[in-house]
Amino acid sequence: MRTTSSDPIAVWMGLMGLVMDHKLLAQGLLQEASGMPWSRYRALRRVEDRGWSQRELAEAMRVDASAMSGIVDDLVERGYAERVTHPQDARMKLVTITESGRDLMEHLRTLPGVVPPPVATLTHAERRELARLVDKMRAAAEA
Amino acid sequence: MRTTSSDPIAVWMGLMGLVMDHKLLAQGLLQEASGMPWSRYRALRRVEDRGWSQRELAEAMRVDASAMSGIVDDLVERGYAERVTHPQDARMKLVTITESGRDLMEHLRTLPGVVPPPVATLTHAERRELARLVDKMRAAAEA
DNA sequence: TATTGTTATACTCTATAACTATA
DNA sequence: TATAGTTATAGAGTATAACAATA
Repeated sequence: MRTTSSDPIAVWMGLMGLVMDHKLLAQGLLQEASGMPWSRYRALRRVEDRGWSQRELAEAMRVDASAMSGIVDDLVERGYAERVTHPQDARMKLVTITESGRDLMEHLRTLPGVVPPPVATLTHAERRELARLVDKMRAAAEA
Repeated sequence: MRTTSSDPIAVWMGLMGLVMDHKLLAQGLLQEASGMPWSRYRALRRVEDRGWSQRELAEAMRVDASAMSGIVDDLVERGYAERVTHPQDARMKLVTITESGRDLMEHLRTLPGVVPPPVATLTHAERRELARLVDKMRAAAEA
């Protein structure tokens, strides 16, 4: 039974390990279920709700615009997303999800291990406390 | 002011963002300070205390043995680590840190931003609570 | 035979720089 | 001029497979 001490470095390592391990697991499951690399899932998840410009997507994913082009190219080739010129500003491309893309996301949600993440095993009160701590750390990190 | 809701997915995304952002920041600072990629730092940090076999290192870093060879190659070339045949089992190579490697790690510790991580901004009680939550999530993730 | 490590190769992810098209 | 996106290229990180050396 692992016990993380309250030493800042130890706590941070525990946190990184938790996040990285889950990401590795999710990546593996995604690859198995869809043959798709992780970056595609990250992008597709965002365009589920509404159309995003590639610029918006790139900023949200903290990825360069050139990398974003490749990711969207691939999603379009796979038939999970569409890329259309923005009606108001022809410089922009709007990325939207297709029916096939929705089906895929729906399917992925049924896979155990990816969603819910480890956080879901906490109680509601614990999640609220964790959210508060994350907010505090983010605020400090951004300052 | 960002406020993470207690929805499991939202909390998890906040946690991932925090970890990934800090990793990006640390990577940049490391590159600037030493010209070294992140994987070298990860390995060097582990061999600070004692010699590790490459197999041990690979498992701890969750990296393939072939990738580990390249990482150690580079650390040896830079003069931060040494690779010697294990005295008891000639199949193994023991990776140890050099004086130059110790100096580098000592220097990196003085850089603001890398260490201490965001966790250090929490109070002692908050860190203990965070450590408890991380342990609980890890236990669930491993089950 | 099993284990440790190496080499060759390939794929993912990312950024930089130079480019095109549009505002 | 400034912004959105594309293309070419390069470096980091990783895994797979075939291999050599040692147990």
